[in-house]
Amino acid sequence: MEKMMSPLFRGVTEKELADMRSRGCLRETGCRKGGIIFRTGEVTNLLGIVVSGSVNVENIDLWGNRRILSNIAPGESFGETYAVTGETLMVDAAAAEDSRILLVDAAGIIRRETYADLSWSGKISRNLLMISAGKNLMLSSRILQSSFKRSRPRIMSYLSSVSVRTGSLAFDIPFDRQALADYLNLDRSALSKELCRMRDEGLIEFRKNHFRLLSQHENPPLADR
Amino acid sequence: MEKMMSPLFRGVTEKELADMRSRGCLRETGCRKGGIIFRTGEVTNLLGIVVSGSVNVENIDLWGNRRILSNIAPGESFGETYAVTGETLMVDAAAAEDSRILLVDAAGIIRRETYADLSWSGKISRNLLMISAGKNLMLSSRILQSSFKRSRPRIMSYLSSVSVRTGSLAFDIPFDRQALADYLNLDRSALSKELCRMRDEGLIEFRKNHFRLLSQHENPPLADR
DNA sequence: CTTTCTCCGTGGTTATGACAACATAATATT
DNA sequence: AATATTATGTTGTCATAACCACGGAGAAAG
Repeated sequence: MEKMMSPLFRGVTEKELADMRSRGCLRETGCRKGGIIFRTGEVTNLLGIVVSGSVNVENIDLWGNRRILSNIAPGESFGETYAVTGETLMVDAAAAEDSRILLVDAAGIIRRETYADLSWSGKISRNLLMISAGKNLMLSSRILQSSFKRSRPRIMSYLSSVSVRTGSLAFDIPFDRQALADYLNLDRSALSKELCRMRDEGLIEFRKNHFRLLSQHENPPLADR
Repeated sequence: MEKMMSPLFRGVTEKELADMRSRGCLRETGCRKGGIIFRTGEVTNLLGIVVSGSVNVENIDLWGNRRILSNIAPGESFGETYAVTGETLMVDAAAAEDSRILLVDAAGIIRRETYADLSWSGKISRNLLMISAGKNLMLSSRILQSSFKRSRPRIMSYLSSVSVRTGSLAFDIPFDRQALADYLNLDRSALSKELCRMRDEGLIEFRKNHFRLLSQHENPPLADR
């Protein structure tokens, strides 16, 4: 199998991975852009790990309004909460682009006694806890971000967080305008307006989904220092 | 010790509890209303369980604006995410009223090998995973709730969720107006206005922090059926 | 009983973002 | 190349919630 570097398998050996696979705990699948991997209202035993592409966790209400809760990048996982608790999903997991997904029988690993004494069972459970806790942090900071009442702070705090994550002032975001609006709880045209206003004020540059944050400290000429 | 019915101790025997206590993994403390149990910027090994009273998990920004992420009721826990990951807190945990708190050395239990072979270690870890997953669900639905763009749906969906949780159309909420506004990301006076509008339209009744949801199907007189 | 303080409602003003409708650009399809 | 389709920007109108300031009710403190 390819080098599957997900936190879920931290500390798990190749041999153990092969054992998991042979017991049917792992299954890889492909998904075209827009395809639904998990659907609202279902119950799932499976957790998904994005191998390539990316996945949006989103909620569509009765009127067709979409809210994007998170975008799952390669190496990250989704659905673990529902697999572990057995709750019915209140979100869809939809491929944001053509993707490959590794499905893991998390419920089986956690719940059934079948695997309890196997060497990898404890490791996976422990890793699941770390992943769950990490997602908790993500959701918490997401709540804080989206609690800004005006649009600009929401946009800025989102762009800043991507900048920090990538370690660069120039980066691509995984959303088009509509998706970004659905992620930030803004109207698309309002988002577009505000982005252009920020561009005109010299805060940012962008083209399509590529953004650059511009420093506000106008650097004095070197001779001045 | 009193009957400590927290999900963290599900399946843990009295004897095991006593063992945990004797090893210094448990400590109970009191906290006056407004007291800070965990503070933004700190790192903690501890998780808190509310024995009595209640705790707000909240963030105060540089300008003194407060956002309440959640209210922790008796039997529920807080801080487990930070104890498990070792991340620095981005929130305060503040007593919403005079409270008693049980502090548990979660980081020690998860990380140190010291307890690895003790009978209760695995149970606690497993319970922690369930608690973390449950909190994930809570945060997710919180995000969906606060994504409503207008104030009334936010208010209604909050009141409905409390109604569902308590199983009654009449209930007390754990917030005063300012706190409810900080929870729903609304201005206090705007919240007050909207609540009164909803009252005038016959949707709800309230006095202080007691609320009653009114059915909108005007029941026809019995004779008509 | 009086004073103080906190909590809550109210009114008025204003900024802002939702919404609808359209224009233009970019991309995909044939 | 021509056409359809999707993505993004633009404009204008309108409803709404933020904000500020105040007054009253009720609780707590003296």
